[in-house]
Amino acid sequence: MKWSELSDNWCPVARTLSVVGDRWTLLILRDCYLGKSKFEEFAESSGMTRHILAERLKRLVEEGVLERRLYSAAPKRYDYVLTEKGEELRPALRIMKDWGKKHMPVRREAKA
Amino acid sequence: MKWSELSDNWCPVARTLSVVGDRWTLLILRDCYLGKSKFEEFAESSGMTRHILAERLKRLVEEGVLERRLYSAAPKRYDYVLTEKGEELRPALRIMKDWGKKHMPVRREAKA
DNA sequence: CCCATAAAGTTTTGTTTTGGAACTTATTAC
DNA sequence: GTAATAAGTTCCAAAACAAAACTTTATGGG
Repeated sequence: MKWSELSDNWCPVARTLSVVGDRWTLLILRDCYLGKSKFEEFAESSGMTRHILAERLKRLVEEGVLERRLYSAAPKRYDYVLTEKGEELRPALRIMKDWGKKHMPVRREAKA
Repeated sequence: MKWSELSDNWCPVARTLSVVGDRWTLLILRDCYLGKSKFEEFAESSGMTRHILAERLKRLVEEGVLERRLYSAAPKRYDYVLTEKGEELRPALRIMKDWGKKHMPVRREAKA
């Protein structure tokens, strides 16, 4: 079975993961919770490639987790803000933050 | 940057995701929380291929989230049970379950 | 003994996704 | 008119994934 077929799974956890359960996606949400909203901010903060970032943002917008917002008319610039639906995943990230602090110590320094 | 380099990120969320933030992994934990422990149970329940399942289980054991346990001496059979570290992610899955129920309605029937 | 079944993987082959880097477009500031 | 900025897009090679068959070890039935 392909991962992309999870969206109609009987299990609500699986359906949730069909939106946020792949590489990088939850890191975009982390940045949103930290107040970031711009493409360049996500790219730099997360370390993911622009290629993947663009694809993930598109999907998060399609799924109603983020909203694409025109923040500058000329030149035309868009950024991404959390919807209420997106906000409601924040507690899950909070748990992952605490879990990481407790169980995943940093072994050596990294840049990003 | 590669996803596999997240494990030493400054951000605890990123470090957590370096263990559970890829395709399928959290679905294995869901099955564990539902009481499943055997390779065949995970394979059937989640719909992932045996190939990927084997790789994910190995990593979860390496990271101390699951424990590989001999449950039959002859023939030698192993299953996988949650450690305390693994148990402590359960609240995150609970939030994802509620979120899926609320925000991700099933559009058509699926088997798995 | 011989064959089928069971469980936990491993291997193989082909397709899809990801990573890295360069390129595009529109507009402002110098 | 030239460089800088921001938000992408495009290209190619490398890595991950999907599907299916195969392996190993042992049990139970005829």
